[in-house]
Amino acid sequence: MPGSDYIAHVDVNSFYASAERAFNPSLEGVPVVVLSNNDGCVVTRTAEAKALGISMGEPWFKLAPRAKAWGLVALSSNYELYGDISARVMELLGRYSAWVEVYSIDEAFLGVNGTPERMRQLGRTIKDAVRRHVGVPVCVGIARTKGLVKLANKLAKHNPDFAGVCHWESIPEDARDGLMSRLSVVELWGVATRLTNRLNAMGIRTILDLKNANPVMIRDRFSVVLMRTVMEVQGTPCIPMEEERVGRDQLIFSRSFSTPVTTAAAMGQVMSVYAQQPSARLAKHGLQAKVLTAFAGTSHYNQDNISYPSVCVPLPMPTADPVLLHKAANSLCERIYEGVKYVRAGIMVTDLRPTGNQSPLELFENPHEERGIGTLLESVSKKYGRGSIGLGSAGVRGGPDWSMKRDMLSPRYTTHWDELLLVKAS
DNA sequence: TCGGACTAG
DNA sequence: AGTTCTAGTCCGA
Repeated sequence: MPGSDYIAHVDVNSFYASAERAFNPSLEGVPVVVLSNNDGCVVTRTAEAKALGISMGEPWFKLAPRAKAWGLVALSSNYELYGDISARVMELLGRYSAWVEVYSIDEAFLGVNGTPERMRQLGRTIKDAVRRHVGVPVCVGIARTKGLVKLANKLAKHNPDFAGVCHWESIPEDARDGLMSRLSVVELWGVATRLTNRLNAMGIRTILDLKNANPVMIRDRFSVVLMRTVMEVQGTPCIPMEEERVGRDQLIFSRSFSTPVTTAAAMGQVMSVYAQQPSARLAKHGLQAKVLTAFAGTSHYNQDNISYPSVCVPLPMPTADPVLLHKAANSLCERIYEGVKYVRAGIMVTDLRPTGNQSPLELFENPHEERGIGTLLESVSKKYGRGSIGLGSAGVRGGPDWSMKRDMLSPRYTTHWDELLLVKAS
């Protein structure tokens, strides 16, 4: 990160809910939650929803009876909208630093420098620009290490004194220690419940306790990952800024069902629909897979008839071909017990490599790809909608009854002409 | 090299 | 009745 001694971390507040609010002002000031796939559990809460005591991961069916009394609005995940809003935020951030690492759908690290005053001003500029041009609220943390910058962002979010921008070194040193002595180690990046329990057992409870721990002892008793965390809160950078990752090591498509699947025949239907997703995603990234793993599972909450069948199939050649993937995934059916209630299934492709440099022999052995079936499937479903065409039993009419539930879906405001927001002037 | 443990978002 | 999904790193077998 040449020329940048500092890192700014920009993070959208309650991202999914804020993206919804950008197009639906009636959600402003109201408690809003966004639900996971299948409307299963809460994945995003606004400050108002948090204030009601709603926790992350809380199942919607437990919340639903109280929603009306609370004035709580629940929405299904609208990933198409969030993806587009995310792209707009990231594009905008690119104007403020030559070094942007997009870390997740709603977060980025930016290489920055300057005097404390100038960096605080830059933070405010970014915050205002994202709000004004994209319509979502962000907070900004600025420090020398990724560990501290994530902490600074958290302070900016929860402490109104910072007004959304926290430059760590602008805080006097004794006040920084005071803040760290009041925060549990769970608040740190990379520390969750398991590590917190183990650290607490050793008497390390606060971030300040951990900062004062010996990194070598931490490495020996825990791992190099936690040692790096300790050094980062001490102010020594250990986690470098990353280049954009070009390829993936693996690609997973997995979903829970709205209704359990109980027969091998139905699972075959699931596999034929599911296989088309990794196929399309591989093609999109110009990748081919050598190995496919198909899996299914019963509910974690149902203790009888537990079953987690899986098959790992070496593919005859590196491929993204839906026909070959479907055929491989279908072998999962042999592991399905009739009558057992499977609630989820998925397909994982691994050993990925870029398309091309195939030997002529492989091309000869791979007739489907040559005929462009994947591309054909994709263009037809693009034109006539998902489910309009499919391979094998995915092509059956009537529609499967196990597909995903999304009862509270908002429009795809920014990516589909027919779902554009209508504004009336009077 | 593989699978399990743990984590993030 | 019902409790997400994707992807990474590290570590021990």
